[in-house]
Amino acid sequence: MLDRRGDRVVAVTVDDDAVELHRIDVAAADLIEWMRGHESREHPRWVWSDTTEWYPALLGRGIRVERAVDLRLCRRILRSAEAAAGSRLAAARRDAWDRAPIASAPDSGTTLFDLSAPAERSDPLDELRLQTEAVAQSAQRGVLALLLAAESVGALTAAEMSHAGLPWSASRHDEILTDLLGARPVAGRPRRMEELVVRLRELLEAPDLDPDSPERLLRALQNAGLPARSTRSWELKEIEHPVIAPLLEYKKMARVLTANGWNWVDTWVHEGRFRPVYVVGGVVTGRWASDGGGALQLPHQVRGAVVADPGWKLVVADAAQLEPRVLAAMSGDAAMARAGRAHDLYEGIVASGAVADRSEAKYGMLGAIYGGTTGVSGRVLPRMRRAFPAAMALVEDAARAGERGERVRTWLGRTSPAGRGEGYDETLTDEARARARTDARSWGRFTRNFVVQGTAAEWAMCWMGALRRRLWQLGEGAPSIAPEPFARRPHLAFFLHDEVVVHAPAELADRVAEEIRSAAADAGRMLFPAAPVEWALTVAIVDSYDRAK
DNA sequence: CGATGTTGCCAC
DNA sequence: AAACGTGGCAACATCG
Repeated sequence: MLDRRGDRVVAVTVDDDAVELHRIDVAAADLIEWMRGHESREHPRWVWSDTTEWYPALLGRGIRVERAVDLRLCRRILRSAEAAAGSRLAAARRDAWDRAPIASAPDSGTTLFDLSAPAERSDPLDELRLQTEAVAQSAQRGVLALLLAAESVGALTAAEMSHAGLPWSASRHDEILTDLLGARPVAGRPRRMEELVVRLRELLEAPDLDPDSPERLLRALQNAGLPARSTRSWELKEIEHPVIAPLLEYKKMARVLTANGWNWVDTWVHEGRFRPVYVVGGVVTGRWASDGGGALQLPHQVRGAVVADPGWKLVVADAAQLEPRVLAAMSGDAAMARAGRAHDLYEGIVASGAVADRSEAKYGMLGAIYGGTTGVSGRVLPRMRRAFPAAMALVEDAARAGERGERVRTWLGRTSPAGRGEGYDETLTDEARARARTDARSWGRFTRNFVVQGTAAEWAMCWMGALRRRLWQLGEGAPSIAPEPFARRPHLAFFLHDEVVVHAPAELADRVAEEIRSAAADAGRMLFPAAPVEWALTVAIVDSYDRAK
């Protein structure tokens, strides 16, 4: 357990019950070499306040650690977990440990200890003890411990991916943009967009139309006699008029230009790498969020700019229909597990006879998970309920619990925030009662989705943790070029909820693909040892990201 | 002029 | 297929 105290670091060796065995004091300046020695000899399980605070600088000095507990992340999970509700930790007052992570730019450099204002926190050893005790006393200690381990290894992986970066060809990106929009303008719009604006102005007889302003665009559409109620693309698509096609084309271009155009490359791509900042556990459900660069929204249009280094490949893997499979495993729904024997679970549902075609299966399934009530998903719901009673009961129970104001849990025990249920209050007006009911339903859709999305995030975290270890072993023997731990080794380069991109030396790509499949099986066994669910993957070995699937 | 709210669209 | 879950982000509009 490492604790920074000014220009010194206290290192305490503790046992599994967080009892102190040994303590030394290291000068911050010597810490790197001290840690390097311990890491190479014994792969200790480091314990530190916050991976975002410690790890980027260590990676910058060439230190990759096998294991590390992230106290801040673990506290957040435990504080809200119902399974640890009776603990001293749950009862403790809010303090600095509950605060947001210390922001760290990726590769913020090699300065480990000159952050001017470290957060005031209690002794991390006290915090570790509180957490250890909370887990030990819980009736759910097995799954909680797995959740904390998965979250902590996720934090390591996130920092490593930011460090390694996603290989990005700025010149290829420029070609994509130039093909689509015209050459990069010095000022104003690219040529092809400007041409479209001229056409839009003619077609709408609005000589000073600015299509970038939704308000003015809407007025121009209405002045031209179109029945537009907003400028949303999916609404405009319903209107028959010669201006619609070029307008939709313009909106597509404008989106690419503003979100992932030349300015984006200038800001986010350096030395051939895009280095996003991942926010581990940044979403209530436990999914990751990202901070800056829109890493989790990379449009398919620009993925062609993600190009492996010469002599390297990208191995891209996607967990096929992960959420339905997770639901099948959680609920023990044998019929749904059987449908998942098909590589495509939706085709499996069609084959089961429950629905007529793949699109009905897909929207019925998504409707069940999201709480859809209208359209196709509403229509096939009764048939889904008959065909997959256990799975449907699980999500509908979660929805009703949310409507009553109760909290719900993922498979590993992450607990949803407290919501307000629909309390009956006869003093309310009819209108207020109706609103309360609408709010309760809406919260029920959230809790319905929480259990599945959150458990899928846990599966993905276990998958990635297992894969991280396997990739490191696969790279053993490769001469490492200090201070770059991943310079010669296959490594994770990108993660997107249920999808990973590994950057790998070409001669190892086939073995990487095998490890990805083995890691998925590992994750399935970790979470659902007995479930007869297949964890289907789509794996592609490619030179650029757009060639996958 | 910056802060805040709204709109619309990208990802899963 | 309609507008049902989780997010981030850029641009425009408005406010103080």
